[in-house]
Amino acid sequence: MPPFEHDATALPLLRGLNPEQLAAVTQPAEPALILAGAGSGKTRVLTTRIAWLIQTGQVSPGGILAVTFTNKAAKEMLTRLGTLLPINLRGMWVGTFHGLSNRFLRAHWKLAGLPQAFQILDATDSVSAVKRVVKALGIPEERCPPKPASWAIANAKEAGLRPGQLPIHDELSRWHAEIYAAYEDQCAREGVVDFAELLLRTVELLEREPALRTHYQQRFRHVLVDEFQDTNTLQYRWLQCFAPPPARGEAPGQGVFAVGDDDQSIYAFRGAQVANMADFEQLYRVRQVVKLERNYRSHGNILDAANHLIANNSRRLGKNLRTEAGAGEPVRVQESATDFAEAQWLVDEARQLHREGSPRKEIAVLYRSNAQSRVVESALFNAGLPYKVYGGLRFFERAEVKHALAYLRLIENPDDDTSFLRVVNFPARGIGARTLEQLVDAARASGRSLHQAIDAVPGKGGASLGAFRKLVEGLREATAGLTLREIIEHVVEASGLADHYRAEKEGEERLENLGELVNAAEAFVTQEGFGKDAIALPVDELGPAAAGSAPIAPGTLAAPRSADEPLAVAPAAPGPLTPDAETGEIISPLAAFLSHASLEAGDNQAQAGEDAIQLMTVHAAKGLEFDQVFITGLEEGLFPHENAMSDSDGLEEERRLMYVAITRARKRLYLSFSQSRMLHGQVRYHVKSRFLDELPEGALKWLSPRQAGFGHGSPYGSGGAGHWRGDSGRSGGDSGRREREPGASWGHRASEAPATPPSWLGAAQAQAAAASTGAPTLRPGQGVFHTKFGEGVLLTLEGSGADARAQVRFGRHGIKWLALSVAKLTPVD
DNA sequence: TTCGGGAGAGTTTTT
DNA sequence: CTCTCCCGAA
Repeated sequence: MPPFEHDATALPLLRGLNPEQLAAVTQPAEPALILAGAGSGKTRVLTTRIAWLIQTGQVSPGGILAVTFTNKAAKEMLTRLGTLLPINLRGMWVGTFHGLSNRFLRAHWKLAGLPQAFQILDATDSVSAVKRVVKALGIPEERCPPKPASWAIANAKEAGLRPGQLPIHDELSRWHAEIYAAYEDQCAREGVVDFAELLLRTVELLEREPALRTHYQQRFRHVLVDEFQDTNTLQYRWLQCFAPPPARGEAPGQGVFAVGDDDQSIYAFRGAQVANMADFEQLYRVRQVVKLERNYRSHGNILDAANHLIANNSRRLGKNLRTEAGAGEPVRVQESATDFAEAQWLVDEARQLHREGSPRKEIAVLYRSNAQSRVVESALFNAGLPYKVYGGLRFFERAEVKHALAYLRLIENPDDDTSFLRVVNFPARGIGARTLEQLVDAARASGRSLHQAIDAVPGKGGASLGAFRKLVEGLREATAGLTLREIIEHVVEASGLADHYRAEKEGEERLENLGELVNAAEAFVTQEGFGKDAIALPVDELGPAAAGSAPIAPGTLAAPRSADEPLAVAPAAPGPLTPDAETGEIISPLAAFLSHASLEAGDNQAQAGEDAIQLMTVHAAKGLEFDQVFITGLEEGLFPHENAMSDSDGLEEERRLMYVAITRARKRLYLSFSQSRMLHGQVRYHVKSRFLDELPEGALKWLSPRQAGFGHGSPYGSGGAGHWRGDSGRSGGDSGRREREPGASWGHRASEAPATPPSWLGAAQAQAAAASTGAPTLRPGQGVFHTKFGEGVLLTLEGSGADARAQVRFGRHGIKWLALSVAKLTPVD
């Protein structure tokens, strides 16, 4: 390593780092493993490390490879780097495993055996492709459903296996292997790759081409991996291609900087191997593992809870978070009789927090599974509190957007049968199942794509197909030379999509989304620096200029190779594309945008920055932090989830999940559970989660466990919660229960409420009614709940018996008169 | 082609 | 219960 001219640890860049962070950032250029606890400044360490390496002249930006799991993390890293270093970061490889693999394969498509314009299938596309394969092979779909088959293929690829290497133990696994093989052929014919294929191709190519491998290894002097605990087998192999473990008796050639937290490994269920961390330490002969245990996020009681909990896991690398922020508030625990009561309590609590000055976006409601959001949503909606649910359809997954993208993909690659089938008859143009069947048969018989087989279909159907082909060709011609924005606008109109949605009653939102697609494209062009003409994607150039601090002599690359094409990515450009003058790389903005659309599904529910309470699963919350966090549904069977409770691995993962949930909170943490819950249309009774028993009592405060408010509707005996009553006594019992200002909670403005109710709202509340039985005594001024209108306050009572009426002011529906013989009003408090 | 009934499933999920 | 998917009928 080059000696530094000055004290490299005294740079302004490093100011404010604690000793462990500083040690991590300034690790020598050799394999390093950083155990970075939650809230310990992991991203800061990662980015500062890169900036430090560059600033001290140890590497040029082109010599950096930094890989993450999500686009968000990659973007974040680039943004922070931009503020740390005022230099051009082009040439640096920062991205997701998939994004970087795509970049690699775009540069080496020929060597990788891919068509230049290869398209990327997302998970949904992949399932439909598998489905076609299953049909083609004549395998009974009901006995071998496409979805599991598609998963099996993805799993196999992520384990690094090709069809021939799959173990076969029964009929199903034999089918899966057959399907996998035929699926590969089909993908090759259509010029498409799925997500896992991006990585596997990259790995296989690098493993098979020593010269290429050496080139990249020499170029990337420093390789950094984020969230290392989440890597699967294939990703670990991928890493080893770019940064091989040091050979026996040799000094490490590269700096490999792996950052992870085994306690936050929550993706084992999809193939992540926590064991990769321990393996890495051995294989790469890491000299010293740096632990970042200073937490800058949470108060002491919250960290105590987290530490205590996770200590119950056996296989750990060992780490304990600590803070200097002081104990802070106790962790609050709440028991409710029903999920509905839990939601109601949560709403009250959240409203109070907001009144006390907390922004709503700093309040998060976390749950183990998506279904649990329902009750909370309806309670929030009726209370008029704005909220935002994360999860669900993302932008590029919306049907109308996928339709538009399918047309665009056909322009790029007419052989993409997945896209072909998606839009050949959408909008409807009289191409029915019969015609398509003929087309599929013809294509299969001749081993061609659907597009190529069109002429083989006779009669009227053939004519319609011909018209469709003309349409696509017309789109291609008409959009040649246009800007990306113009291309999309033209395609949306000329394909008939726009007219179709204009005619549809509820097509307005879809039209808006298509407009959004144009905006997304525009933003992409601006961000990625794409001009109006075809220009180069910043793919890797194999010339010395790009080799960073590890220049390679010209000619050294080509020599050991047996294939006949040159290594450099400079084939002559066919068609309308213009090769980039410098690199010879050819890619149109459209092609780049299509890759982008496949690799980045977009935000979940990005509404304009309204201040809203955040609802999400614990998984979705990983990496985020909030002032106040509610963890709901802490019940055996739910959290830990019943499917994971049987084996210790599953249970430990659930516990890590709980650990992640706890460590999201900065100032205040609420843990809540309910005696009963509506699940799959049935009331289920649960006991409180074992995780609650694994928390230090001294850090907890139980909030009124048997509040009068619940006794009313509780259909259960006095069992269940009795045994921990003592706890609440010890910690002060109900004394911590906040008083509510009378009447204040109803005074919210309608404008604060979310604009549209969820479509299921009415139905979801029928269940709430079921929760409250008994004969309520009503009096004016009292809080009441109505199954349809939600929470309100009782203003007037009139009449008696069958004529009894009540006037109620509801939070969101205004003042209403209700016949008590019909309306079910439940007192709430 | 579209609509509606019936069946089946119902942790977590990025790319 | 509630959503999705698939098939059959109009």
